[in-house]
Amino acid sequence: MKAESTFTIKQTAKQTGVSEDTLRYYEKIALMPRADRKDNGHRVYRQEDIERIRLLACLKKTGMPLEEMRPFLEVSVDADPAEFPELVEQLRSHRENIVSQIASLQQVVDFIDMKLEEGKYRRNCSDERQDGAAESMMEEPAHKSLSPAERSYFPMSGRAGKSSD
Amino acid sequence: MKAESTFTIKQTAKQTGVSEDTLRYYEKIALMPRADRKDNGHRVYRQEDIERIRLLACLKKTGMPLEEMRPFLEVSVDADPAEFPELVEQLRSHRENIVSQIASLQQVVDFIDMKLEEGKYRRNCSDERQDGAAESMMEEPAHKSLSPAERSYFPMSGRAGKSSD
DNA sequence: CTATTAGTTGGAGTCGACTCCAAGTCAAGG
DNA sequence: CCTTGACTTGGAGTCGACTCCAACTAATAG
Repeated sequence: MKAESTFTIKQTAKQTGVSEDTLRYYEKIALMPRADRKDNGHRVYRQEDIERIRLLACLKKTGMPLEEMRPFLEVSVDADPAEFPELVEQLRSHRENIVSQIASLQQVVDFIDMKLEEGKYRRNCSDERQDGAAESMMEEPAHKSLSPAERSYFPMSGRAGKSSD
Repeated sequence: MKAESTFTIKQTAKQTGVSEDTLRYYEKIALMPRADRKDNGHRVYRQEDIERIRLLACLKKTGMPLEEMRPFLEVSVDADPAEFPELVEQLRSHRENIVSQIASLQQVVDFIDMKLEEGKYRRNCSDERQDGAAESMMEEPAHKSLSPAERSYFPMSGRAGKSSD
């Protein structure tokens, strides 16, 4: 029952896509708990560490500063968030941020789609679409109604506004 | 028809949420075209500049490095993307990035929701919810089916793994 | 005429997040 | 015993994105 597979720092880096240096750095700034060491002093990582690192990496992808990740680690470790009202508040407010970030991102996707569409219209026949990659997830952007206020973000000019000089 | 309202740098900063320093910085690194100056040398911004700044700000929210924003500005200015296949490719690939970023973000939202739910279960009665803010957009997270592979991101441990010392 | 306000410039400083390096340890191989 | 390889450490260096500063100018108010 204790077949707990463990990993070297190199394996861990490979698995998680986080560099060895960065792993040590995260430990240094206590974003990760001090990893156990083998007799020779080498770090050992277990599955739970890997998962924690993945969480960090995922949060980082969302642009969250490292310092703000701490509360997430706390809850992920303790798993009883209701005991720390401050933490819960932070989580809530982060949730808000993220939701609005998603909206921002969706806008950018829309913007790109629009530009791409525009291109298609202009040369809608013989466009040599040799794009091998980018086939999956390339369907509908799954629009979630953006607030109309937000919709006015982008310079759609160029459409009717070419006479702007 | 040429009531073109213009703005000072301060007004522009206020409108866009981008600081005056940053606006000058963006001009310095040519992320913005050199703004026109008044007789006294002060910058003047027009609506189209504001929109461009908003685009930058929006892209920045998505965590895009400034250098990578240039192609977006190009298309936004020229509006005929099909003429620049490289650009189109960049846009496509960025679209991919962003879509996967959205997935990451959605995962974090899920993670938070889960933790928040957990908290509710434990003290599902008398939780003194004095959160005045955070009322809008607080409903359903509008799940878009995450790929199952991605689903295995988070350390749900803490549930059964309290004996980890 | 001086003070204040709103801007200008070039350049220096800061901060977060790495990334790299030198010096050292340990285990295995020739 | 010496070398190679995988790791350790503390600390220095880098890079992107600002942010701040001193010195200056131009317009307005008292």
